[in-house]
Amino acid sequence: MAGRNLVGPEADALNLGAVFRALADEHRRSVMTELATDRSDSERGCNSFDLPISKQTQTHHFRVLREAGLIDEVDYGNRKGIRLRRADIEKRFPGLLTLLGAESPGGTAPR
Amino acid sequence: MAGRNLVGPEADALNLGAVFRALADEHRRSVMTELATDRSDSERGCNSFDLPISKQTQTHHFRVLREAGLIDEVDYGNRKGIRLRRADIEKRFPGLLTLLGAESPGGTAPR
DNA sequence: CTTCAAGTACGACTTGCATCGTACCTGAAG
DNA sequence: CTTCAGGTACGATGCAAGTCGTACTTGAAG
Repeated sequence: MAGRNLVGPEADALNLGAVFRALADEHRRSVMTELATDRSDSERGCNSFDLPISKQTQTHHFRVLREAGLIDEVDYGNRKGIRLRRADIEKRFPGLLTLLGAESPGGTAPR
Repeated sequence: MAGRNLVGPEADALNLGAVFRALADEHRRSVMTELATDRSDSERGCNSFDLPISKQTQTHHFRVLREAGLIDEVDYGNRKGIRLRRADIEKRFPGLLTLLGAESPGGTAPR
């Protein structure tokens, strides 16, 4: 399982309640919307999301997203990588990422 | 607008954040799952869901679902009807009800 | 009318959660 | 080594939300 440094639940163990609770927060949903609309699914830095909250709170939010099984976090010690678990989410909850992408400012269209 | 006694938001005004917040609660999600899997979309009574909570709390939960735009509540004075807003939800968030239905004990298959 | 069940309104309580302050850890650059 | 920025751990705080108790309203049945 390469690239799964900090682990979340397996694909089959994804829980809809935890997913909805994770997506209920505006900041976490904005992160997920951004990830969902980026088709490249490249690893991103934590501070590439421009969240208007302290870094401790950001750590908290990314942890919630990871524990819900929505993202992977790769720990580099003094830097962290974020990657969307697109395949697992699509497999377990098909259409969910489309719903999130439709809420982006640009709409459903890929940029 | 027949059958919309207690009003919620219009179809176009449905908010994904409010919907996720509504579905984050176990009891509300169980109600929505039950409604999503019932293809007849008939009006149901409030106490037909067997929720293990007091009636005051049930009133609260149904209000949250209505204000999120997920159900209609019809007030008969000493009785209340619940109806899923399937068309509006499908129009605004296509696939959401399928996700909920897939979480039911019976799976995706229509009974 | 009275009685009764269903539902609501209001308030209180309690839990959960988002937020941040302080302190500490990590790796890179000097 | 020291310095510094990114990130985490722990605790405290404040607010939102789930829950229920009491009292009230509604409509039907007697």
